[in-house]
Amino acid sequence: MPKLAAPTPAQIKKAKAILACAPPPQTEDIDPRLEPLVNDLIGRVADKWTVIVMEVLTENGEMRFTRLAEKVTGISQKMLTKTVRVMERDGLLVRTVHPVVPPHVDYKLTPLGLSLSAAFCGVWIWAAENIEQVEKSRRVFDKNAAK
Amino acid sequence: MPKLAAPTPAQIKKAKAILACAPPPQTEDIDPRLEPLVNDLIGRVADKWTVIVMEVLTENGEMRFTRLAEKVTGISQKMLTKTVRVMERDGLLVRTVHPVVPPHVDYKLTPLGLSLSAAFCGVWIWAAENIEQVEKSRRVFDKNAAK
DNA sequence: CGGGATCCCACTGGATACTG
DNA sequence: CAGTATCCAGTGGGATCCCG
Repeated sequence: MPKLAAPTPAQIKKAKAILACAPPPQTEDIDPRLEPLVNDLIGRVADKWTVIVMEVLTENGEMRFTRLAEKVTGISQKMLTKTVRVMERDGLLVRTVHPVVPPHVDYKLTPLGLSLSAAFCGVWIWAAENIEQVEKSRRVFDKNAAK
Repeated sequence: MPKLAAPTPAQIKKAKAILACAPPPQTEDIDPRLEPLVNDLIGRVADKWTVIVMEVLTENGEMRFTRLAEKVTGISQKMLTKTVRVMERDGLLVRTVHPVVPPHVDYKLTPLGLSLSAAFCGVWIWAAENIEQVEKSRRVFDKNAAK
């Protein structure tokens, strides 16, 4: 870990789309009226806990609430509940309640969620590759600020 | 817009790295001790305003504070100040202060910031492509919740 | 017993006014 | 113009309670 998302066909397709976006010297615009909506969606999805929950679910497949809470280090159970609710609403995961005693709820990414997870693949790579450089920047910045 | 990041050499390199991550049937692990650190970095960088500021700066190059504030729709000046400070600390952008009488401060992504912006390229594509499906999911969810 | 709803509190983010 | 300072509403965390 971060184990990169298990490469499903959907991920491969996505990755190719990602590659396709870079080489051309120019990119095509999107309907301008869509812009604020896309911005909002990015804002929604570029959320710390959402990204980490996605990563954990991509790696482990279907998981129960408590397992999820163990893996998503540092999250409170309240935030986890809220995060998975919103993700469910957005169609990123499905929540399956088994009416047994003790309760048993499974969380699993949908194809849409998997595709978003794949889209984040590049960000995981970036983080793994550049963590040292970021920490170095921080040390320099803090040293200058201290004086 | 979202105009995809202007494709710099760094972005092309990144995009290829992204593509490289998907096709292999298995992915290599990273030093496990690094995992929480990478998680933290993702959490830091997967921030609504950070992502949008990066996008705007990628699209427009060097920008002044007020111009930035105009383009980053919905942000408060306080959050913008804080966001660019943290981004500067992390080495994602440089802040150039010109000591003139109306103050003049320019913000510009560093190569590190540009590489992160490129890494987010896939997420922008995903958002543009799937916005309809997300909104549909929300309508269905809200309808079911209402009953 | 696990999932999650509630209460309380600290902190964050937004709006506004003010300064170098 | 580019912040900083102030005030206030809303959000997130911790602990607790509850229901199946």
